Amino acid sequence: MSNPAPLLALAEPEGTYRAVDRWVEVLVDCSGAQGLYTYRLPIDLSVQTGDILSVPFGPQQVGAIAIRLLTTPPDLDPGQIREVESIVSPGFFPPAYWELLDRVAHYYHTSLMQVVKVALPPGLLMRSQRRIRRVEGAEAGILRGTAQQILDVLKDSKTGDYSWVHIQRQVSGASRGLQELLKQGLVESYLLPPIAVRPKLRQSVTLVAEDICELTQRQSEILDLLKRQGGEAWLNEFLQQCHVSSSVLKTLERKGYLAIQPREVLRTERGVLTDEDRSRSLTSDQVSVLEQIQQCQEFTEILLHGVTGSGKTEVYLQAIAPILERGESALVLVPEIGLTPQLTDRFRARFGDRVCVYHSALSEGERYDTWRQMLTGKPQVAIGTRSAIFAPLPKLSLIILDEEHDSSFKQDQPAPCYHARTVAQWRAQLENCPLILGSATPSLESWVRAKQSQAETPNSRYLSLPKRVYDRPMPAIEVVDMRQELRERNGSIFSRSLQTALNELQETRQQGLLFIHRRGHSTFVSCRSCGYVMDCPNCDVSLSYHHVHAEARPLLRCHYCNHVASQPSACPSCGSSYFKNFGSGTQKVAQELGRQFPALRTIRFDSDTTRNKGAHRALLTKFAQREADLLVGTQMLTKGIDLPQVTLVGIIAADGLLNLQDFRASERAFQTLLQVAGRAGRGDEPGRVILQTYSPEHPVIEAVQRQEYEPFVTSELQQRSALNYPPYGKLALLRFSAMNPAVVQKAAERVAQTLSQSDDYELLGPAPATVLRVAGRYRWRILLKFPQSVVPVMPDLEELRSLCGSNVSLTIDIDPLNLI
DNA sequence: AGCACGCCGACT
DNA sequence: GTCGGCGTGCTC
Repeated sequence: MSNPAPLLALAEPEGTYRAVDRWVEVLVDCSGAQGLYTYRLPIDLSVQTGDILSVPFGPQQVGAIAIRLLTTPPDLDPGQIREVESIVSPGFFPPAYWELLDRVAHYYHTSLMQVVKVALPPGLLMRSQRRIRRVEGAEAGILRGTAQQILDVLKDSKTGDYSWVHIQRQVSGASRGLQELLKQGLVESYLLPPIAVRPKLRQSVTLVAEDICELTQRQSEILDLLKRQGGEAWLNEFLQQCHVSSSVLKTLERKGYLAIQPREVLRTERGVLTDEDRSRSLTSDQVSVLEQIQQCQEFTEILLHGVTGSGKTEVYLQAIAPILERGESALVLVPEIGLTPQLTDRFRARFGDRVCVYHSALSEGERYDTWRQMLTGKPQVAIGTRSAIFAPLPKLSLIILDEEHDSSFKQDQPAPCYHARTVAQWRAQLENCPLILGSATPSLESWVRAKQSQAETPNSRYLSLPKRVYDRPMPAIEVVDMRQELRERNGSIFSRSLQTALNELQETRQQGLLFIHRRGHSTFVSCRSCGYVMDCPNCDVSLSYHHVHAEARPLLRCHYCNHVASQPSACPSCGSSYFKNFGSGTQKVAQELGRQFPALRTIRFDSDTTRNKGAHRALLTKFAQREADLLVGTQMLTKGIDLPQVTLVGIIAADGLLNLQDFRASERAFQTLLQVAGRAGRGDEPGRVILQTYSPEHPVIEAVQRQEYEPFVTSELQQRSALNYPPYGKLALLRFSAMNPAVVQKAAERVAQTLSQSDDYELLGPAPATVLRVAGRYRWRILLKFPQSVVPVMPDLEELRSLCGSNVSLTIDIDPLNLI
């Protein structure tokens, strides 16, 4: 029996009886538990490789993945072997998928389990939770501070208990206090078995038998209605529909005409209803690019270099359409899904419910269900961020990485520090399908790969869209020297040229974007008398100034650990009242705008105003409906904004971008500036860009002004090659951190000493991190630079860790993007 | 991750 | 002598 689309039957494994014992080797989710563990399978449990299980491990229950089934008894003491507790989620990954995860684990020097964790939706690999609860009636004596604090925390709980993790977050140094409380019998600790994310179930009615005899008129009416609906319905909806009580349906079920059973409901995100979108006619460039893409049936790496507004999205859409028709799937990766509502809307409008969106802002349940949907085998387009590169799509035939130069494709926080572009290359190879890397400003890595001789990379192509659609011109870029402005007595943050342009915006009823680069610590608060700067008490950075409302007291926030303090009215050091914020963040600019252009309606667009779910889309819609004249924002303005009515782009201070201590600073600045500039003139009216800077002679600024990609890249590549930096040389970053500053330094020095004995690489460091302390931990790093001539062999991480001591954490970042 | 085991220093 | 600190190692 086949199921209609909304009802998805959960494949319930048939409990086949086996006389022999069976065992399974699993990978357990526990750091430090390397290798496979063997468990016995209960007789009524049908486990397949790739299933996610829950197994007892020591005193707790942990998540595990079934790797191998055994029919011969393992070489272990039988009494030692325990039984699998349950199947959390059945799911089979094809061999190519495991090979991909394995490759990621090896290349990025992490355990397979760590990789599995980024691939799977969260909540599947759950462990039992340690919880602490109060013991009724016990009398508290004199307690130390932490013990009392724990009791106070527990008092706030209605049930009188909390998870141990929660208590540790609330009370620092909680373990000592807990010991005391346990000893006095005031609290007890217990293990709560894991509660995994499970499919949402709903009662459904299914037609079983059709031959109708010996039925009342009412009963046959009901069966007829169900039959006309395709034989299936949700129970509660169906009851309302035919105005009967459930007892009537129960009778029919008893007689064997229909079945009432729980069915899985998929909580996948449904898009905003949009009008159906049809294929648009293509320019000759687009046609030629599309033809070349469609010629690639096997693994090919295509760099699609299309200037801003050249219609890359339409090419993607038309490349995907025939794939879906053939009953195959496609995967589209974007830097940040929240930032690109327009792209997902367009995909939904074109392909309807065959599009599924996968990203971290989904709830656990939604992520679980989207992942389940991908596993069902129905062909579809998945759009997602970095981790969606692991989406288990059936018959994957095309992978697209849009804005491939974007650094958010690289994960640098928890291991594995993978780059989605690198993983995409492997995946395309394993699935033997083409990979399209799209960008207006390709990364140097991709550029070099695409431009290498056919002999070196036979499977790579370079395709370009050098012109905008409908013969629209590229925007004119005017560079304004802000030093000259100052000399001519304009002390405003807006040049005279920008001021004129802003005034004209209202007259011409057009819209503009104002881009501000938030320099590392530009919005700090300092004393103009003594120079005292407000610092975060946990991290070695200055606090950032946040102006919430005109009436509200300003807040100071640490961008690293989110510590919040209120702005003192006087300097805490010297008492001077001249204690103010410095620099030009978005708030400062918005305030200035309000002062100088009171009639101009502005919307602030940055991580503060778009933090909430859906805020992004709401602000963009507001702007698109012309409820504001100007959108003021940071990096977010560079991504996925395609608003035809924007004619003016202002760039406040490009300098902050140019002067970062990073060998990729020029590349990034060039990409960001060209991307922002590219937001202008995407409609019928030509666009105009005003770029303000204190260093107009900088090569990046000159390259941006001419909008010439290749000459800039060529000279940049010469420098990279000379210094052995990527894309020629290879980098690996070792990151050390610990609570004690001297301990980290010593560990880093010891490791550096050991590493310096090899000639395979150049050793840079050890050096303290630019921001030495984050959330109370001190950080040092060592950079290894491998020359292009050698095959890089990474040092043994475990060996290096043994040099550090247990309270120092050492992680490795292969091909790091963030060296700070 | 959580817990047991085992080794050192400060106390009844 | 013992209690209690936490560093080390194991969990099929």
